[in-house]
Parts: sequence; C-alpha cells; structure tokens
Amino acid sequence: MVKREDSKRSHLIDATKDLLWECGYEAMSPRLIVERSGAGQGSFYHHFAGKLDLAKAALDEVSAEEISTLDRLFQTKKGPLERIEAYLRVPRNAFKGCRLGRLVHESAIEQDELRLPIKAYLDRVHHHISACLREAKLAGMIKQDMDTESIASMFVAIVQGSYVLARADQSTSTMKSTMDGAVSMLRAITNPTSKRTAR
Amino acid sequence: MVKREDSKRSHLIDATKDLLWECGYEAMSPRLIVERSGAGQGSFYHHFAGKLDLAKAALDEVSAEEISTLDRLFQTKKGPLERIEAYLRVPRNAFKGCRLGRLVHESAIEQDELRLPIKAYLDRVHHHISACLREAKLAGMIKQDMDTESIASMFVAIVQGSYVLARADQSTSTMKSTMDGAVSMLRAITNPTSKRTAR
DNA sequence: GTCTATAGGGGGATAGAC
DNA sequence: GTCTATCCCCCTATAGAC
Repeated sequence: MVKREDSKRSHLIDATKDLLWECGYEAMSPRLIVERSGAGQGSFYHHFAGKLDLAKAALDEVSAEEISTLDRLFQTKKGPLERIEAYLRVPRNAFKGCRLGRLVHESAIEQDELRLPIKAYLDRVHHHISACLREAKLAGMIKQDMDTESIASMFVAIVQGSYVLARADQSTSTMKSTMDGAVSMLRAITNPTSKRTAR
Repeated sequence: MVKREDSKRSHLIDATKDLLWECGYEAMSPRLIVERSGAGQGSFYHHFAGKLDLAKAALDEVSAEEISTLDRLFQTKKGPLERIEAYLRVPRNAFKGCRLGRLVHESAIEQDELRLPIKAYLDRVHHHISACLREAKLAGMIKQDMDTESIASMFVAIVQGSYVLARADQSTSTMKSTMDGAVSMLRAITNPTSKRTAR
C-alpha cells in the first residue's frame, strides 16, 4: 500500500464500482474488471486477495460516496418534510437500480464483506428520514400518533421497491408514479394546520 | 410433449422453480438443476432448448401460482382496506425474497422471456390494490383527492422494498417494521367517519 | 425419453519474468 | 508493481447409445 495514486489499484477499484452497478457481483468476472481497468491480471492479484476482496473495497467506496451524497441532500435549511420529499424526488437511474440495494439478492451478499456496506447505506437513509419525522412530530407538523421508526422504514422500502418495479416494467413511469404515491402519503400524515411546510 | 406427468420434464421444472428462488437465475447451473431433479443431462436438453427456456417455463408456472394465491387472498368478503392490510400482513420469507421480484436485477432479466412473468405478477398486485382503493374511494372510506393508481404503486413497492431491507439486515424485524408503517399509512388516508372498515 | 460421455469456453486464481 | 502465460474446474451444451 502506498500513497493514493496506486494508479492500477485505484483503476481496478473504479472499474469494479462501475461493473457492480452494471452487472452485479456474480456476473462480474475478474477478466471483465481487468479489461475495463486497463490493468493486468497480475496487478489484480497483487493488490487484492481475490474477487471478493476487490468487490469489498469497491463497495466500501460506493457506500461512502452514497452516504456522503445523502448527507448533503439532507443538510439543507428546508423543513423536515420537505427534506424527505427532496429525497423521494431525487433523480434516479431506474434501469440500473440502486448502486447498493440492487446487490442484496445475490447469494454472495450473505457474506458480511459485501452486506455490511449496503446495510450501512440503507441504515443511513433510515436515519435521516427518521430524524426528519421526529423533528416534524416535535414541531407538531405531523400527527402525534405516528410511529416515526416504522414510517421511515416504509419510505426507505418505497425507494428500493420502486427500482424493482422499474426493472420489471422496463420503464420509468412506474417509478415516477410510486414516488407520487409516496409524496401524497407525506401530505396525508401532515397536520392541516402546518400547510406551509408540507407543500 | 405428452400428457402431464412427463415425469422428468415436470421434475426438471419443479427443481428449477426451487432453485430460482434459492439462487436466482445466473447462479443456477444446469448441473444443479439436473442433480436436484434426479434427471440426466439428456432429459434436460430433450425437453428444453437450454437454461433460458427451462427458466422461462418454470417462471411462467411460478407467476401463475403466485397470481392464483394473490387472487384468492383478495377474494374475501372483507372491506377493501382490510383486504389491502391482509396483503401487507401476509407471512413472507424475508430472507429468500419475493419469488418473482428477487430476480429483476439479474442481467438476464432484460430478456422478455424472464421479465414478462415477473411483470405480470407485479401488475396483478397493483391491479388488486388499485381496485380496492377505488372501491374504498367510491364508498367514501378514503379521502377523495387520493390518486389510487400511484398509491397502489407505492404499496407494491413497499412490499418489494421490504425484502431488500430484510436481506440487507439479515433480520425479519425490518420487514415487520416496514409493514407497520405501511398499515399506518392505510389508516392515515382513511376517513375518520368510516373507522370500522379501516380497523 | 432417458441416459452417460464428452466438448468448448470462460471463471477464478497462480507462476514467474520483468 | 505490473505484466504475460498457464492451470484447473465448472458452466453450458452436444453426441450418440439404450
């Protein structure tokens, strides 16, 4: 391990990050990675113990990147419900799926090396939404009998599920419709007295 | 093609149905199928053109089975919102995922042979939920400004997404929590005047 | 229809020169 | 650190006997 521009090492990781998104883990062969990265087989096995090890390194970076993007998204001066809505409305690549969530159904994901970075990301999404809901509840913006934890889980699931529907339909309109439904739920739990924040 | 008990043919399909659920498509090798089914390679390629062809046959059956189960679930005398809640509360194998939805992120799913049976099932779920919502709306049970189509999409997504969260957590509690959230949404859109049906 | 034997190709990993 | 050459095994499919 050296500075940061290991050149080949980082190229290998970058290629793997792309391929994990495009193909998933099982369908991603070392040959493909090497080809895409411009490195040789030797560099691959010099820097990494194997495919799993490289995938872990790549997925750790993806998770960190997505968490960072997420943190920035929720770091606005907008009201809590508007922040959730902004998250729901973020532009998404419906066909490729969530960079992390799309991997959960592969067998290899049962190994913690791959599972934990995914879990970390999804937990973070839940954390932000949950925090927003609690803030909104405290401010009296939403009904007081709402369970913020489970509703936050629901919103996380909606986004992940919308990718599933989009892939099955091979169209973007279902994802759009799903998000419309989600936003209307956000309005439905909003107290009528605080219209400004909900809209 | 003969009667129905082709014996080996149906054994091959049955084994494939199991393996698609356990491993997915890419990770499911003809060798595994043959082993599991008790048939020889010869029977495999006598009855089917290849892996894709067998998977299509198996997935068609899975889709038909799940649709049939679904139709029965929604075919009760209960109120429309109670039928949706019953769907949300149906026992699910959180770890293995939806028999159909779990496959959408595989590359091979872009081929219509595999995609369409999945889409047919998800469309059917949407159809039932949407019908319930329209019925509820007509009866004045839910708010009149609710868009039944997009809310139905949202509920379908919630179930699919809850499998994603469960796989990432390797626990059943997140799925449970997600469904709690979904049910509370159902209550949130219910008109206070018609408490009986919502609860 | 069902079986065993076999083939071609790619997946994942190693050896060893530079 | 990086490269090319090579290995073994399993994946998918075919051949041909019974």
